[in-house]
Amino acid sequence: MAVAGGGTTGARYRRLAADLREAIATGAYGADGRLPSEEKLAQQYGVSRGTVRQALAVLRANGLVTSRRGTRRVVLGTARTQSFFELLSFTRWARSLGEEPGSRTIGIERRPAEPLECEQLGLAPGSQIYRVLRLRTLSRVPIMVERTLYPERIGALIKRLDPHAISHTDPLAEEGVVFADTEHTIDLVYADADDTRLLGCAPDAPLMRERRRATDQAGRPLMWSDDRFVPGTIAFTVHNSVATTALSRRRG
Amino acid sequence: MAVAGGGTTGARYRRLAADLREAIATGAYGADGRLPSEEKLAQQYGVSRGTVRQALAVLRANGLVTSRRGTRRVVLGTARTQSFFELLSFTRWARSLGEEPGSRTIGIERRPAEPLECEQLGLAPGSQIYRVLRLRTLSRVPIMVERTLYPERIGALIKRLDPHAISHTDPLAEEGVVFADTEHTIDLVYADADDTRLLGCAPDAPLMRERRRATDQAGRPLMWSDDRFVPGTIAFTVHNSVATTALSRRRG
DNA sequence: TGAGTCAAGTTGTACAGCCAACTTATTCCA
DNA sequence: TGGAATAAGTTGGCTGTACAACTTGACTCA
Repeated sequence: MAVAGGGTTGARYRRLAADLREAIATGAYGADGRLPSEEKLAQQYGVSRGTVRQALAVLRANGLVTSRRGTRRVVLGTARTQSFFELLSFTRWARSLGEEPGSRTIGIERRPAEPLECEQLGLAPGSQIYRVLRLRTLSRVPIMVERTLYPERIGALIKRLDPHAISHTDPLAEEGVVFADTEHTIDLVYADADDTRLLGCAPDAPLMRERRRATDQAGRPLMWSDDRFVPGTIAFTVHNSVATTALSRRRG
Repeated sequence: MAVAGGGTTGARYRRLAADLREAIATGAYGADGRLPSEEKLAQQYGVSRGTVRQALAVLRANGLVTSRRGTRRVVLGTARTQSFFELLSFTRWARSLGEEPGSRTIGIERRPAEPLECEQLGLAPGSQIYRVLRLRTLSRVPIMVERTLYPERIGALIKRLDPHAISHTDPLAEEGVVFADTEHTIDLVYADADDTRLLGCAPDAPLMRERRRATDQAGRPLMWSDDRFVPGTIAFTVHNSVATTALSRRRG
C-alpha cells in the first residue's frame, strides 16, 4: 500500500489531497494534465473511491482541477492556494511571501461598544470591547493600518501580550482561541487622519479596505477588523465554480 | 416521504440544500439556531445521511452554518449567497438587486493577441482575439467600464449579437457556451483616458478593478475581462473556513 | 459545593456497492 | 467518405454500514 505524503497526520483524504496537490505542482501529470481515474488513484493509494473523491473535492474547490461527468479530471493550474491562516493572519501571510512582517501598536483602548459593533460581534448592547490600532509593515515598509475590535474575553488576552509582539493570532491560538470561519468584505475608502499619519500618504488618498470578521467553531464572533492597504501592495483573488460559490458582489 | 422544496429538478442534495436555505432564511430553526441532527433530517426528507451531509456541505461552504464534531450545527446567518451566475454576469447581478442593468457597446475589434493575452486565454502565439469595450450602467447611472477579451470562436458569436444587447452571457449560454469556473482578482487602479471619458470621473481617479477569467467544464479559457467600478458602488465579500479556502491575498 | 466520571447524542472519516449520466473512441453501415 | 450506432471508460449521485472523535449534560462521590 502506497503511503500518502504531505504529512502523516490528520484524515486520509487531507493527506491525499496534499499529495495530489504536490504532484500537480511538480507537473507529474504531464502537459495535457489529465489525472488518473478515481479508481486508479484509489488502488494506487490503497484507499476507497469515496476517500479519493473527498480529496478531489478539496482540489476542485481550490480551483486546481476540473470535474465533469464522463471524462477524467483536467489540471487547471498549479496555483498554490493559501492556507486559511495565511488569509486570517497578516503575519503568516507575510511570512509565506518570504517577507518580514512588522507591527507597531499605536494604541489599545477598552470602551463600550457602539450599536453596529455590538451587532457585528454578537454582543449585548453596552458590552465592553477592546480596540487595537496597529501599523503593519512588510520588510520595514508601512503597508497597512489595522483597526481590530475584540470582545472583552479575547481583548483581555491581547492586552496581556508583549506590546511589540508581531502576531496576535498565534498567541491567541496557544490560549485555545480557535478561528474557524471568516468573512471578508473588500472595498475602497479614502484615508482619514490616522491613515494619513501612519502610512505617510496624502490626505484622502485611496486605500484598499479589507474588513474581516472571524468566528470560532461554535459561530461566536471573535474579532472584527478594518484593514486599509496602500494601493499596489495587495490584490485579492477568488476562485469559484458552479459547484461552490464563496464570493459575492454587493452594492458599496 | 417528504418532498424537498426549492424546485423539483436536479440532484436531491441540491434540492435539499435549497430547502434548508429557505428554512434558515425564514427563521424556522429558532433563535438559538441549532439545526436538527443529520439523522433527523434524513428521516424527515426520506433520504440517506450521506445525501444530507452533501447538502449541508453546500450550506457550510456558503457560510450559512457551522459544522463541528460532537454537537449539532448552528446557524451563522441568513446571508443570501449569490448564485454563480450573479457573480459571472453583470446583468444578472444587477437584476438580483432589483436594478435595471444597462450596456453601451463602445467598440468591438478583432486583432492578434499579445503574449500576456495568449497566456491568459491559453492560445497559441499570434492567435486572433476579439476585444469588446462596454460601459455598464445601473439604473442609467454609469458604474463600470468593461474590457473583455474572447478567443476567436466565442468572439465571433458575440460579434453577431445585437449591439444593444444588455447581456452577452445569456446569449452565449443559449449557444451552448458553458461557463463553469471563474477566477477573480480584485485590486485598485487609476482611471485611464477611456475610463475618465466613459465614467465621467477625474483623470487618475481611483477605481476598483475586478479581473475575471472564466473557463468551461473542460478547463478551456472562454473569457478574460478587466472591469473597473466607480468607488462606492460595489463591495466584494468572501466567506471562507478552515475546511474550504477559496480566497487568497497576493502582492499587488 | 465542586470536581471528576460516565453515558448519550452528534458529526467526522472510511469503506463497499450500485446505477445513472455523460464522454470518447471505435466500429459498422450506407 | 461520412454519419450513426455501439461499447468502454469515467464521474455524479445515493444508499447502507461501521467506527472514531468530540460535546454536552447528568450523575456520582468526596
